[in-house]
Order: sequence, then C-alpha cells, then structure tokens
Amino acid sequence: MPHEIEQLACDFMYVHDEIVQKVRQEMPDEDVLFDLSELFKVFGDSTRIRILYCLFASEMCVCDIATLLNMTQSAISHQLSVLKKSKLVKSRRDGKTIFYSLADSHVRAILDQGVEHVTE
Amino acid sequence: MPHEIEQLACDFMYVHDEIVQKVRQEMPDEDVLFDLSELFKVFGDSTRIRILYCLFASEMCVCDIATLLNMTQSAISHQLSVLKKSKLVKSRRDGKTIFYSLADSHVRAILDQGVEHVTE
DNA sequence: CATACGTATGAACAACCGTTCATTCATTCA
DNA sequence: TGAATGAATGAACGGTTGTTCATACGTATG
Repeated sequence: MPHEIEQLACDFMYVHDEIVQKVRQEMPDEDVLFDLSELFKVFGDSTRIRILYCLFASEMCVCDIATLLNMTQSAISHQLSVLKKSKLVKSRRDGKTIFYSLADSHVRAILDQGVEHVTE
Repeated sequence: MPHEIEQLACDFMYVHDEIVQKVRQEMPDEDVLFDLSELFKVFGDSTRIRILYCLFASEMCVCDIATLLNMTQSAISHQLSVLKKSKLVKSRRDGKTIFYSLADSHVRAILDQGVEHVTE
C-alpha cells in the first residue's frame, strides 16, 4: 500500500482527517486489542462455554463436568487449563479432587451479553 | 464414560441432583450455544476487532479501512464478508464504492465489556 | 464499447485448534 | 509401600482459519 496514511486510499476520499483521528483515538492500544481477541478466542468454543455454564451453578471437579457434558476427562482437563491460563477459572485441591470455579464475575456478563445478541 | 448421568462420575460425589438440575436449567439450548460460540469466534481475531473499531467512528469503504489498518484490500474484504455473514456489519453501494457500517448496537456493548475485563 | 477503479472471490498454504490416546503425576488409603 | 483414583500432560491427528496472490465482477466514465 504505497499511499500516505493520512490521505487514505480512495480517489473519492470519503474518510476525512477528523474521522481518522477519531478512529486513532478510540481504538485501544495494540496490546489491549491482542488481549481482547485472545479473550474472545477462549469464548469461541462451545465446550468451553458449556464448562463455564456448569461453573455458574457450582464449583465442580473435572470428572463431574466430563459426566455432565458427556465428554472425556482428558478433553475437559485440557480445556480447563485453557480457561485457567486465561484467568477465567481458578482451582483448589481437596485431597485427590481438584475443584474448579469461576475466577471473575465479568465472565457471566460477557456471555449474557452474547446470548442477548444471539437470541433476538 | 460408562456412568449413569444422574449420579456423576466421582466416587466422592460432590455434584448433587439439585446442582445437576440447575446446570440443565441455566444452560442455553444447544443451537443457542452453537451460535454463541460462533459469535465469539468472530470477535476472536484482532483484525476483525480493529475493523469494528473503525466502523464505530464512521461508515467506511474497504480501501479506507485497508489504509487505516495498513493491510491489503483483499484481507479486509475477506474479513468484512465474515462480519457480514455474522450480521455484525451491513453495506450499501454508492457507485463503485461500497460503504460498510455496523449492523447492530450490541457489538459495541460486547466489545466494551471485553475491554473492561482485559484492562483491569 | 473499452478502460479504470473499487470490490469480491477462489485456490493455496502455513499456522493454529480441539480431541483422542497413552502415559505420568499427585494424593489417599489399605 | 503399593494399589487405586482423580487429574494433568505430551504427541499426534484431522479440521479450521487468516492471509496472499491472481483473477473476475460491477459500475462509472470517456
């Protein structure tokens, strides 16, 4: 793209300097944008969403979730580690069992907002 | 998983019938869950998020966005078609130029909620 | 009608993702 | 200490995704 960034590409230049500035101003920083897309990637899998819905009801161990969702222990464990890396879920050990629970109250708000969009 | 779904998997059975019922009740239907994860997949790419932030400021044509984001016309066009298929963006033609704009006010709310989570 | 320009589209490719399988780890209890 | 159990992990796989490149489409204009 050999154009000057300020004058934009189209011959019929629609976007003005004023709007370019507005975009620049309102667009979050690059690293925030990266974290944001990483966050939504985590929500972009129905297994992980279903796990989160389980944890809305109560803390649970891996094999409880696996049974509820009718999936293997390994698959759930892998996904829980994704959720944990993303700080959406936390865990505590009680003997042999490890209980998982939500780490953040935003999670529900974000999912609910999504549901609202999808079901209208 | 050879277990009865109602009694769950662990020997030390933590999740009770009451909680199982609560999960079943609060978990959205399978098709809603599918749509939900599809929606978040769309948000799970920083290029698409940046496109949406452009459109928060103003409707724009493809090459305006490409210039603003310093990407090729083709890459932006492909991503706009994803956003359009997801009904997050709409378009209108004016001569040779096609202008894209937001199709839904929920979009901003969902992204803002995500930003709030990420930047705390 | 031919040219130019903005955009869309299909193929191709590399990178990434989610599950499965086999194995290992951590803890309890006999 | 050794067996049993709940959970984590690494390798491997098939499928998906985002970009690039080349090309085709649609509209305006000469």
